[in-house]
Amino acid sequence: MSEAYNPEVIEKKWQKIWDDEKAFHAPNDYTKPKMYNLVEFPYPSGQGLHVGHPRPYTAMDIVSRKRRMQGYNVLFPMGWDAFGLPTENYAIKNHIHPKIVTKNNVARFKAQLHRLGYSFDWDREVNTTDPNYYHWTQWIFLKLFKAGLAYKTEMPINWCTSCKVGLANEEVVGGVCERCGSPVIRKMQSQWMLKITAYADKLIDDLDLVDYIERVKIQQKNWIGRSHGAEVDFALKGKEEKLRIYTTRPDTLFGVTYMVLSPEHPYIEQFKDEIKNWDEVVAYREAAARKSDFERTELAKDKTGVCIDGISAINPVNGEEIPVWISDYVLMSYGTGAIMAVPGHDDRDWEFAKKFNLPIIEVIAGGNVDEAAFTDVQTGTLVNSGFLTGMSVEEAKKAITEFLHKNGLGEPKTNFKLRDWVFSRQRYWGEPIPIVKCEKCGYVPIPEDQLPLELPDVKSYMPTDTGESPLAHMTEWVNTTCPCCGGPAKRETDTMPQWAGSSWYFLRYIDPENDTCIADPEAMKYWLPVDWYNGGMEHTTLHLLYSRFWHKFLYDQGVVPTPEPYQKRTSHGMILGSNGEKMSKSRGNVVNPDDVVNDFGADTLRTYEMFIGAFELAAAWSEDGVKGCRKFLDRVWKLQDIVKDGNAYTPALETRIHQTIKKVSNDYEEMKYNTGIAAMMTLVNDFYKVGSITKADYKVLLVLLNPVAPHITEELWERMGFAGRLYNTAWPEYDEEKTVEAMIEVVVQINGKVRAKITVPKDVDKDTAIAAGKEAVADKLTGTIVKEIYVPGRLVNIVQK
RNA sequence: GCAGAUAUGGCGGAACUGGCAGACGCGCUGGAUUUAGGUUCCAGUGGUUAACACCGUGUGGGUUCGAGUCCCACUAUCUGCACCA
Repeated sequence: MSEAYNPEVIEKKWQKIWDDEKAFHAPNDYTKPKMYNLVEFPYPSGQGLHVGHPRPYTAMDIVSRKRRMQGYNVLFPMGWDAFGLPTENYAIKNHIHPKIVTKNNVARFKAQLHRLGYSFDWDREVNTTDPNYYHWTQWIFLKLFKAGLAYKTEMPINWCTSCKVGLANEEVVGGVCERCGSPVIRKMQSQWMLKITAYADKLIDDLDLVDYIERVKIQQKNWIGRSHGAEVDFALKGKEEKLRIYTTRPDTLFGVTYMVLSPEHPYIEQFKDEIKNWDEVVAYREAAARKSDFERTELAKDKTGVCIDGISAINPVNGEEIPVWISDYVLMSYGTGAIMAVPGHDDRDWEFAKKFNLPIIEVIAGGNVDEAAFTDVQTGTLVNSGFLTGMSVEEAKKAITEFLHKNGLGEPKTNFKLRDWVFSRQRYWGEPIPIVKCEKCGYVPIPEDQLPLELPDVKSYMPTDTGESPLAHMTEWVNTTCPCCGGPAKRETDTMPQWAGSSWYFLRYIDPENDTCIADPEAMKYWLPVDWYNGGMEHTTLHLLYSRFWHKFLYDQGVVPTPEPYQKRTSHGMILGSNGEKMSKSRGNVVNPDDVVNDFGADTLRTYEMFIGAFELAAAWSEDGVKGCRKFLDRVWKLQDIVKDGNAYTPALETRIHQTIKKVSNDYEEMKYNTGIAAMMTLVNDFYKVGSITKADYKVLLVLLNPVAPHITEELWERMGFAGRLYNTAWPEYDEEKTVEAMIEVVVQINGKVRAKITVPKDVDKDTAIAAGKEAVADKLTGTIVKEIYVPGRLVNIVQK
């Protein structure tokens, strides 16, 4: 009898051996086929590793280990996305420098990840808060600035009226400040912006070049929200100025019954003197300022608005005078901040019109506009629409756009929902923006040879009460000279958002120590693009899009060799608490991975997280499920006792072994880890049923299981006296011929209901199978046979009347 | 509100392109081993039924010899919504 399986001892032993042997170092050997596997690097939070982290990490570790065994030069790196709000808030509260908080958190995360036996190449570790790293984050910003893609503008921010600080959306709960409960308003603040909209078309179109799971592509496309429509000028009665609106439905122009301006629309201020109900308008505007865009559109069911008394517009196609309203369902950030309202054919306009008793005109026949807006663009026909009457929506769009263009009333316009990226944070713990402001020269970039611009030490990390960054207190740092004219200048005190460092980190892994460029171009040519990037669905529209944007920019600048950073993108589901809810301290359902490793071992945790359910779906934690996986590993361990010498598979197991190699090899590549593990469980069950196995049988199991449970399998490999290390053993092959039994079972149905089962040779022909099937159910064939179906290897179906 | 997804036993889940629903694991029941508990091993386990058989994949329709899978209309839940990461 072998001694008991003791993960605590063997896991430490093998982790040390792998470190000492640099087992998973990815050499820059450009002659080998490469595979670059990437997982999202964590934010090293104070809470330590969460059981959610190991799910994607183990998954990609499995792929990486398997591909190494198949001869690939695999790059599987890890690092730290360490700038961020929680660290800064912790530092403020506890008076510890964020640098120290970060250092401690990173050390803890690293130790926790190390215990899980991941095959990361730790020689390539990066940290976004390291000046040698953010040197290049700043360098990219300067490139963007010089290319005209970084600019400053006034943007609304959340402003706590009591703390007098800018707040992140997350810090605003129910319209009040999370810390003090005071009301939060929207205040205008000068902000650095990145022109991601300049890449909107490419970001959509180039999705055709990559292999992302479909829902990621769809979500990115919808987020960018490209729509084709027209901008139309409406005359304002008695004024020179025109009111320009954007619409995706210019075909409904004859159905406009009112106009709506966003509460922030500049015309409101401009025409102040003519607005008779000014007080009411201002009151409404102030109320709207207290709501976020999200709240404004969320409350869409209960529309609010005010009719501007004193201003009206003229419909350019029929000369009709129509009222102008303001309402918060129109956003200044989309289109022109003004819309033409067609209640007959737009749901939001319809609800608004119903509420305020505005007329509804039907211009597309096909529905009943008294009941609901008719929004179908496929079937309707234009009515009540002058020269458009009788056309389809498609035809009318074309005709009206041409008409508007010819008469100087408007033009076709492509719009995007995507907005430019607000790149400023009035915070300390971020990369300083390497710009100075000179009275004479304006915004001037710091010369590249002066990078990195290091974050200075400050005494207090609290933002100033003017809404500036804590860096604004550092007068000796802020006051500098202009690199352009040598005159007095002030440094930018805003820092970059956390997204900056994570937008290009995969490039730095390629050549993390390089201090003359982002990464060696030869090395980038070899390793890029990232072959497989797995991450959370929640990063689809921000991080993933931001990093694609930066990469595309760097490609246009000739810095990187590929137009897209990631060839393939997959996504994992969340791990929920045992009650099926998201894990959180307040719900008390948090599971600490350290406890699981202590109680059951890292291999058990890894196996369980892969077995828990379909990789892309959310799954609830179950302590009993963990135990089941430990039991499986115990059974694998104890197979030692029934192994006998032999270089061939046990004949009774041969088919099952070939089937399992095939199944597991495919499942790992398709991220169907749960069924792959189930297949190995079945194999182990079969091993015990047979009662004794050969070394060859056992060897296959150990290799297949190694990517999931690397420590126990490596230990057993050594104990069985197999040559070399398991981690660099070749992946097993299977023989397709041998995956199918000679005799197969086929179901016999009558009218689709199973009535019998027959056993036939695997390559039986249709007629023989049907004849055998009929014989098996002869006593039940009482009617007239109208159809006979044979699905090879599966079933015979006799249809009778 | 907009966008994306999901729904199968007591539980987690499986089911390739429409072909035996419930693989594998947990839990539970019974038995063996054990002084006992635990561990381990063996057998059983969707529901109704004495049985034959029938019913069963969120709800309601449809297509098909055959639907968890395809189509239409719903419902519920989860994720994201731009300063959390």
